[in-house]
Amino acid sequence: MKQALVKLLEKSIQAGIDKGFLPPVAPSHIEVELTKDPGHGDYASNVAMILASQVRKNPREIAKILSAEIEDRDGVLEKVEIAGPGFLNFFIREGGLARLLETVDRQGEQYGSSNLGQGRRVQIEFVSANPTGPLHIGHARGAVVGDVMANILEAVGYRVFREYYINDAGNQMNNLGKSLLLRYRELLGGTAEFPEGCYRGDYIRELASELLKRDGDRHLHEKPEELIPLFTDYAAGAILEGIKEDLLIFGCVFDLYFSERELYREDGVGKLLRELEEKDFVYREGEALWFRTTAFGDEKDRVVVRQNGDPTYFAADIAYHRNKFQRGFETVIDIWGADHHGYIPRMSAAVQALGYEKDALKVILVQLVNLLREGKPVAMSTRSGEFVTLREVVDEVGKDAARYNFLMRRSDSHLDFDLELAKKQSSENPVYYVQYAHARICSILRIAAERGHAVPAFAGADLSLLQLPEEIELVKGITRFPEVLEGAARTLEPHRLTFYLNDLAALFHSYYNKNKVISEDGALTGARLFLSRSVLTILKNALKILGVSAPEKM
RNA sequence: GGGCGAUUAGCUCAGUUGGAUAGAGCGCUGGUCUCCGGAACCAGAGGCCGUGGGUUCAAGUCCCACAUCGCCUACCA
Repeated sequence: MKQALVKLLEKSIQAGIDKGFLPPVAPSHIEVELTKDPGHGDYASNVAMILASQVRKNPREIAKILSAEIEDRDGVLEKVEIAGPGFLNFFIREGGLARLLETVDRQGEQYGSSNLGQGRRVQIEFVSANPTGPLHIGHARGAVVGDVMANILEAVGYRVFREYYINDAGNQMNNLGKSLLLRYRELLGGTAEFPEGCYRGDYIRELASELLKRDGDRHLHEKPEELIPLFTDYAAGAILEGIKEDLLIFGCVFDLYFSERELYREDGVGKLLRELEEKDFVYREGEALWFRTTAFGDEKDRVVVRQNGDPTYFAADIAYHRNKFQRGFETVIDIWGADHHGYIPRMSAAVQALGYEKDALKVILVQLVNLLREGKPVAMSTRSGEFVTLREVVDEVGKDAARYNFLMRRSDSHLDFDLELAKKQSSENPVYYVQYAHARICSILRIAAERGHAVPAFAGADLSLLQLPEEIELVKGITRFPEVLEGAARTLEPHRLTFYLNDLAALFHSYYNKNKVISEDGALTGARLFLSRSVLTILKNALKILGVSAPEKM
């Protein structure tokens, strides 16, 4: 419909030019939008005002010319009005909008999908928590944002690859091994003094007793130098398995867990550094090797090889990102904690230095989650190992409520997550609001079938009977779905989907409370069932993208 | 000190990239069940969009300055 109106406008502009009413002009693009106020018609365009500065005429005058030149051959328009400073308001003929439901009926589960991405390959890296401890609540938000973003991109036609970068190299890993060894010795009667940087969470203690059960005390007699790597591998392996399991339960499935160690094993970092040296992107100063990131907009150059000869985390990360592009991804999306925002210019600089477009790397920042219980903050401290794990949250409030709640804000704004609220089965909990609408429609369809009303086929439904303002609003809401998905994909803002769903559910709840879907009037019942099932299709499709279940009964 | 981000209803936040009378949830006040699901709905009160300038037909949205708050500012990862 929107496209059709844009075409009509394009033609009318051309006609205006041909007849000499307008100088030869070409607006960059013609905007047609659904109106918020029924008094403004169904669709509106601001072209006349956009053209005003070029044409050097009063916008209302231009609008007048355009509306006179509109040739509505298919007869979809009731009328076109000029309003306000120069808006063109389109009123669609009665029943014209409802015909848009045909697409929903025809596409079913595919409705909302598009080919915006044209099959282009996108890699999306998220969570990527160090395997030094279980995932906690902070990781959960990044996991949902990444997973849903990936689903959205898939829906609009991208080929998406989901990846988790395992930070399994570096000092922290040694500290992990050391921590496990200390706990292991402690179990055998030793005393544990934890140096700086060690992990003292209970999960280490559990790993130690499992190891003791498996191997007995034989490690006690081996040399510490040989022991640490062994303990490190054991701990990292076990923790990573736990992470994968937690993510699976949370509904996040990855195509690849990419190991940093693997990167070193195949000399990815070494190759990268040699290449940077050849291209003169690095220089030596004070025994360290520096990357000229300032050449690409960073505020200072960054060290890639330390004085002691070890590459920095940044060096490995550059090598990893190059690896991504070498695998043929056109766009690479990283999801980071917002506290890493200062890292963006340097990574962007590196990507550009490697010869890729600046836009090829996109970063979504995810702000902190304030975990609350009954409005009061839950104390957490990573260092002491006291934190609420992702697993605990999912066990307590459920996957659906957790996932939905994490998408109730823009990802880059702070989010309060209240455990008690997320468990409540009430209107305070938005996930139920949407799921309830879904269950309610299922129930209506069930009862209708019992009473002998089947949902008619499109050809057999008289949708022109859908004339109530609420019905028109519902139809408009339904037709917005593909645009919402595309907008979320374009801006990388998954929260748009939850806001849209709340709106649509509200429209339906309101409609339901005011009107009977099933009545004595067979034709009207058929039309309303058709409309209701269209809403159901959207709810189902959208919830699937969110990774939230769509229950038929609650 | 420098950089980034924020500031919208009592609270928590949206605001579709510059459009018409700024929205939602919670909270508050008062209503709706002879009924297809009350986990729902309806009505009402509540606003100097941090402050001051600028850009234009049009600014919550773009530019500049200031104020307040948060984050970053490692040869850690």
